[in-house]
Amino acid sequence: MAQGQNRSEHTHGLLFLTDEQLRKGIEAMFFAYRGFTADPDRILAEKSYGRAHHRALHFIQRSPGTTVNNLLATLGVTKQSLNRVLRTLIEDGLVLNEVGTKDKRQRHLSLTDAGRELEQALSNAQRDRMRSAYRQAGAEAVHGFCTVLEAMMDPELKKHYDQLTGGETV
Amino acid sequence: MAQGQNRSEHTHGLLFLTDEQLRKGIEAMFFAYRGFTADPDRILAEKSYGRAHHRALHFIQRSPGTTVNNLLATLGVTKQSLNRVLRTLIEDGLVLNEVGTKDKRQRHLSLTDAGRELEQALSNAQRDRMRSAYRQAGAEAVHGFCTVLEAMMDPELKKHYDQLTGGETV
DNA sequence: ACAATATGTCAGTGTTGTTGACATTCCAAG
DNA sequence: CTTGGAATGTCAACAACACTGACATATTGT
Repeated sequence: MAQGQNRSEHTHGLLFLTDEQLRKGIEAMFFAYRGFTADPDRILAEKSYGRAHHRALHFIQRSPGTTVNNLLATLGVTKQSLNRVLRTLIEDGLVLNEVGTKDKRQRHLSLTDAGRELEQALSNAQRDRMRSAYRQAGAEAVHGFCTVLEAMMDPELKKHYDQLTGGETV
Repeated sequence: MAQGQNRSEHTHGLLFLTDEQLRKGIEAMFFAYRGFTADPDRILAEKSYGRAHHRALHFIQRSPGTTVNNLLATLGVTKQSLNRVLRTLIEDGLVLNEVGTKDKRQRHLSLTDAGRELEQALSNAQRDRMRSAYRQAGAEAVHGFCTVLEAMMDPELKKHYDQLTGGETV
């Protein structure tokens, strides 16, 4: 609506996408992702954790009581890889690991107070940048941003995303 | 820009920038980035290259004749890290390394025919997914997508992005 | 002549991913 | 009740890719 120039490509609803435009989107993803991770990375470096720890904390916070298998599928890594990270978080008292009541094979993961504190610090840093970007870009742009990102996901990963977010687009 | 009023978001639930919406954007970035890299990764695995090789090929293709220092700044890694990748690409005959004419300290990097071929294969795979996502989302969404991504970049990185893309938004 | 620049290289380290193998515990079906 | 499979944890080895620090070489500019 508020889009000044309607190019002829847009009139038919079918976009004519030049390689140049696509390449630009690719580079935007590359550079933006570095910004996306830069702020939490600084905090993590102080505590000698890495991005993998951040991701685990994030998704445990997002689904408290989740099982290891569920987290594994969400993160898309091997159990050995996740276990290494999870072990340090449990040892450091940031994550709780409780035997399932219904199925005692399962372990339910949740954050301790200390875990919530770190997760909050990381999330706040990341959200600050997102908020600033959203405000610069405007509500409509944000809607488009999420729409394109969702269309880029693998269907398998999109399922996890929809499950977490409830499916509605911002 | 077209953002209307400040709707005092945090007081009511139904607003522009709730933590929930920001968190959703964060997760969208996470899941989308995996999709973004999935297709080239498959090709790279066959040739036993990694993402670092892809990035180098991409930006050399984008700026043929670029210098090592320039590429270093664009990629944002150390010279030791880049050199490891660059050396294998040169040895494998994908990248040319030519002594500068004006300044003989500099090395100008460019792709050989074989390098262009691999870069094309990687780019095509990545562009196919971008194209599909763009088409699903529509022109307006694509515009918003790029706008938000650009607002997320660190200013330092944004300079490189603008230099490569010419500055105009898609 | 000398300092700074651009590049290349060696060695070591850390995070995060992988595969393969194996043990334990527990649920569920025959 | 036994047995197969699922969920989890762990050990070992390995690879990609980032980092730091140190050092070498050629070249440029003052």
